[in-house]
Amino acid sequence: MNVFSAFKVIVESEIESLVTDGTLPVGTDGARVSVDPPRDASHGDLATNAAMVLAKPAGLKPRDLAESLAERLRAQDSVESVDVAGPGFINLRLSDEFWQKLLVEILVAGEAYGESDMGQGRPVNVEYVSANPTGPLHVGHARGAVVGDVLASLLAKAGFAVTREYYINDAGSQVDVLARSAYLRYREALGDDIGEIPEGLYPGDYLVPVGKALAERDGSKWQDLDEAEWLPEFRAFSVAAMMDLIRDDLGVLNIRHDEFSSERALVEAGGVDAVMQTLEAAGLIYEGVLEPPKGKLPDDWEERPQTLFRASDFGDDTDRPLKKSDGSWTYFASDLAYHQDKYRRGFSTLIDVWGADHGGYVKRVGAGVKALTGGEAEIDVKLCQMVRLLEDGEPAKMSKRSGNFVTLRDLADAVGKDVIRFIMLTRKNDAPLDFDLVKVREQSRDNPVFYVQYAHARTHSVARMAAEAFPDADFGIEALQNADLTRLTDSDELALIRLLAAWPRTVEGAAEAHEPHRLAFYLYDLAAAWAWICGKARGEPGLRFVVADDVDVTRARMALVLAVRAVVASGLSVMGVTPVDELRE
RNA sequence: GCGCCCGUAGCUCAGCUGGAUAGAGCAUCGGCCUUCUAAGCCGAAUGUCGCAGGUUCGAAUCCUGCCGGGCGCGCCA
Repeated sequence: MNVFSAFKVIVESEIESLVTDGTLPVGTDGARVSVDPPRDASHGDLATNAAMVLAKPAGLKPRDLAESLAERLRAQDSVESVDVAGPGFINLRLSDEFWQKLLVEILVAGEAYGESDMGQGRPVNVEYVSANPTGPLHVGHARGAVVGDVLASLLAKAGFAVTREYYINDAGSQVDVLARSAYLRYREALGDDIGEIPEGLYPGDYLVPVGKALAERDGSKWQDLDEAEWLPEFRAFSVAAMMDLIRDDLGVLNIRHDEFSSERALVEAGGVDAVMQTLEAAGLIYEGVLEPPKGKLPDDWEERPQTLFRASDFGDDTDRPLKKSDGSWTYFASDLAYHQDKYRRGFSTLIDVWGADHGGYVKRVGAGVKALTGGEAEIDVKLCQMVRLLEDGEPAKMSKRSGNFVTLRDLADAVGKDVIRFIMLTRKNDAPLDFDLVKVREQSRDNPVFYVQYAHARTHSVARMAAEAFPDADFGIEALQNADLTRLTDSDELALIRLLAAWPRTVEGAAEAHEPHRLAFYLYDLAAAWAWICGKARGEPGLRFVVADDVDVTRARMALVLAVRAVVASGLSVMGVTPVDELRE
């Protein structure tokens, strides 16, 4: 249960009552009413702006209306007190008993705590990575991969029916380059001296096994043929090989897509023709001449009529070409077809995760989606900014085994999957991210991966101590649900429960905003609150979780400890990070 | 020239879709190891939220215009 949305329902029903008894006019619109945690915990547990939002249209003074509403809210069971403050905030304080009982709910839910039916099973398509199938993934791809994957898990947790999708750009000229590069490696495997890899082809040694495999399978059958004869076969074979490579790379991060959509297959199935018909019928295509691009004018710019899509009717800056001069479709044309295809497969919420260098493309695709779906579908493009690899503050000098970039695999070998997954979420996607290979291995408070893992490990450590102190007691989840939770009376214990109770709200808010990084920040805050409680008992031994002569208070506190563990585990599981039970050198 | 993103403490960044006295970490200064991990905890200090207008009961948040930084602009993908 999300405490805040639960109380919003209560506030709304009390507003209804005020309409019924004539305090508020009929037709009062509660859309802007919200129930939030107050900024300052001393104000209470929940705050609502209802009176401030509703007073003006009703011709009332905010504080008067707040008093009327407060009076009604005081009658609620779990409400301890209600205050009206400032310009008309209504602050609610809930009873200790309410929070103590909430712990049971967390223990029962376990790792599933925070799941929500907000999405009501609505389908969402999250497309991420979609790197060109021309080589291994690099560090930049890793960020998009994690952001997309965790966003997908987050949406699933919030009750959406999520499809994780990878768009394979296997129709452009870059895959012809790939095929030619592979052909060279094929000849090399047959014993030809290929010398230096020519400019314009892919030099990476990851194509060596591809050439070798083709030589083993087909022998010299392609060796003396013209390019036109071998190109299609080499293209198909090497794209498949690259996709295997990419899937392996993603597997290192434990990322798996549900759908791999091939651009080539889409084009061959007539997807682009279909989308052109749709646009043609809607009168959104015309032959015209575009202004030359501003800034640096390309060397080979020539003004000529083109087939254009009226993107500017849908919020784009200019209309966009659909055909190249050789008559083939532009990338944009097949991308339109692809997004229409997603819509036709039943998705009206589309999320694309791209690198920031594609930023100039967002409006264009947005315009296309609007035009093709009559505004029925929404697309949200998450742009991921650069990842800067550092070593102790200096630009990293990692080995670069495959071409001139650091691969995802190099990074995973250096720091591991869990560190990559966590660190990639320690910034919002549209801010650049510094990834410090030294810092992420430090065991200190300014390394969030460690700090959160340490919190989880420490709950296990406490449980071991409790078991040692009371060998006959049962501190299992089920037994703890029946613990006497009224023994949890310390203000910091109750504050910790309140923070745990904010987890479902965090999940829903992050899912709504498509912002997976919020999970990492919440977990860090939770780890800090937990560390505080652990440290506090050092000064006040009576507050220890394990109290040697009092099994009942120990049991109550173990319920709190296991609830902390459940929420940390819940969060890490959405992030795809494996929680550790122990953390020692 | 145009578009997108960013600008918050000395540094790196959060800020819950417009709420109350703007928060963390690092760095600085000070305190805490006879028992649940000192790999840690606590306290102190630190701000014209880039600037100027506007909308609002209320703006770091929304709008407009500037300033500064990043990314991008083409029949590439």
